[in-house]
Amino acid sequence: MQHGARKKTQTMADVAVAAGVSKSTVSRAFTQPDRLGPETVKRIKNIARQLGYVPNHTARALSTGRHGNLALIVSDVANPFFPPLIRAAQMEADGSDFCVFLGNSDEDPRQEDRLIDRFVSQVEGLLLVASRLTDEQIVQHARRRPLVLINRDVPGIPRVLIESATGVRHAIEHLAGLGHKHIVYVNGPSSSWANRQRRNALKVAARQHKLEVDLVNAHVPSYESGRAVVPQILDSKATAAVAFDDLTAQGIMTGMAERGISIPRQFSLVGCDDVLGAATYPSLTTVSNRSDEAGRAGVSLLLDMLSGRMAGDTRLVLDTHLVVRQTTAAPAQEKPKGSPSGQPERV
Amino acid sequence: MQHGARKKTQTMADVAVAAGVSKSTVSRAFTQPDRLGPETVKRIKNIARQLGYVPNHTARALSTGRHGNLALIVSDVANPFFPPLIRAAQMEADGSDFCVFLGNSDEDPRQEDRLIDRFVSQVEGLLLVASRLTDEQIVQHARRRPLVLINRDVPGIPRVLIESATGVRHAIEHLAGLGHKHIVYVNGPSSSWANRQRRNALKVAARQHKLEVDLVNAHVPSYESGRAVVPQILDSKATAAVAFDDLTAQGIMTGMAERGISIPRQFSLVGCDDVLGAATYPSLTTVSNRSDEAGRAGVSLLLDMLSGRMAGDTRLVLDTHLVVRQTTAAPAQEKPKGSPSGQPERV
DNA sequence: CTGTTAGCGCGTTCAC
DNA sequence: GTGAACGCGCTAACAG
Repeated sequence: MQHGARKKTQTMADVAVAAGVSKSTVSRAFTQPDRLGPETVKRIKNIARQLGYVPNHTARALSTGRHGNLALIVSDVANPFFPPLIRAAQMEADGSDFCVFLGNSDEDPRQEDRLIDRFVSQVEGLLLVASRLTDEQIVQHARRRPLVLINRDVPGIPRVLIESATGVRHAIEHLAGLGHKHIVYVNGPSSSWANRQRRNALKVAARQHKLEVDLVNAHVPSYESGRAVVPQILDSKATAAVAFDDLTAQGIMTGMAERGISIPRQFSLVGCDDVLGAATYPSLTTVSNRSDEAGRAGVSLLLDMLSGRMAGDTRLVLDTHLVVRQTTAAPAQEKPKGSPSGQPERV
Repeated sequence: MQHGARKKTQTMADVAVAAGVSKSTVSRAFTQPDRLGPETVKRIKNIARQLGYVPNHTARALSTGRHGNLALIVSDVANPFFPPLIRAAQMEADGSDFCVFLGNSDEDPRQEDRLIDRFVSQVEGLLLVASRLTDEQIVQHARRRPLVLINRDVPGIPRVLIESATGVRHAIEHLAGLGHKHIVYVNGPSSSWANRQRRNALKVAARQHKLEVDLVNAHVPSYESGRAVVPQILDSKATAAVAFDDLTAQGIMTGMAERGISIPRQFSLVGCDDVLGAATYPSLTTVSNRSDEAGRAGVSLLLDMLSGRMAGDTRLVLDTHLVVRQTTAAPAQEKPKGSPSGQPERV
């Protein structure tokens, strides 16, 4: 047989004639088998399989309004924070026979909006992770389709929040306990709920422990941003830094190493999200993350909404803790900057 | 306003009456603006936007047979090999206004098959990455829909292959050049095309360089598998190992460290796929990977097929190279096991 | 240039 | 229990 020869798609009508019944009967055989002769159902299903008939998802959706699809939109698929979340969401949806569209907003609100428009007419619900849209935009979209947020806190919209505040607080206590007096927080994206949350928690905790706090902006959470921001960190008198996420922290480690500054001997560093495991050297002290649970819970919430089992203002909070590894220590006696001491420092 | 009050979805008909034209005209305003009065188009589009009208993707698909969707199925979303590929594929599709379904087969052929059945009636094309299906199954699916393979070589099916063989060959030369005589290859999944390719390339190159090769099986490419397989590696007399992928290699590094074996002083290690960057310590020597390019190319190929611009037996090969970092060195003089020798060797 | 008509494949009233 | 007719929202022939 010639390649490229595509098999004609079988329809309900084909099955109907082959079985000597009407289309309605075939339809019922698949959707309401109990309202049909058990013998008929078996016969029809058999013939259908023989013919290689697969129900047309699209036609069914048009007719019923149920697509059995949902959309998952994240800001950056390649950011290691997301894959576990995506995976969990995907598999949770799968368990209920839902298909999931994946969208990558690339940190751009307009792109995110475009994607939603493209998806909205073929999904039953939307799952937005770390959305960069405004509250108003989100509310608008939520009026069109059931909508669940992950790591974004908009009153009235069902949401799953990873409470990194807890972990950040512990990080501050940890640093204060080691003797640090002055730290810097490296901001992530300004429109990020997670970033605001972390920064605020950090400020509050720092005040309690009488730590001085400087702020520095990385904007985009990435290795490169972290590396680029090192000079600003060093300009402050801080002896430790908490970074928006692990990627940024990893970049900072590299930047520090390039300047011959040893972590944690001369400078302490804490990341966030625990996406790197113990892969860095020294292994990174960081705040735990439960993104897979968040993904699973988000989808579960959405499915509940779709089946009407849900109402009101759900707000699911997953808390976190500090994972102490090897990038934090007591501050050096000397200033971190100009110390060309003769000790062999690892890069 | 009560929450949960969903806004009624606007249809073409609504726009039509509001604009005082027929549905067809509205339709054309969106699909063939040039066949309409430029004034009319503008007016209609305005009204549409005002009403919050969004074309119904599903209805359009049913009518035209064009869904504007494609399915991307991978074996494990959370494996760091895939996210860049997924991201690139997603954005490439996005550029042509295609939506992409993401499927996670979880390394299970039956699950992969189920996913395809679920997707097939609502996509125009399928993109299978590292498929675990049999050749026959793949050919069957390809008869129903345009289908592109990534890292799977089935004659007659368009495919994009990351030729890690090149890089593996260089790895062997590199190890041989350092003086290694006996190495082990740590297998990945047995149904993986990439694994067979790497193992074969390794064997051939090893023979040329007169290296002895032992095989060890990790089956699942993961950190844990790598760690678990360390005892077997040490049972051989090998002085170096090439692992199926970086994850496995990272696990091996941990396992070695736990046994007090220093890499690369007492044992050399090469990974594959370069997904960890320089994040490990010591930073991992590995074979480069171009998964993002593969993703982009795969989608591009698929889109070409859909627009009829393509025929025949496309086979796109992306080659790779060795990235030498710090986990390879000359073999120790003594046996790798019990040697507290004092030599400070850095690469 | 624009309106009319007829489906796309399926679920769902209604009758029988 | 089962069949016939209508409509989901849109595009693709045809007119005009």
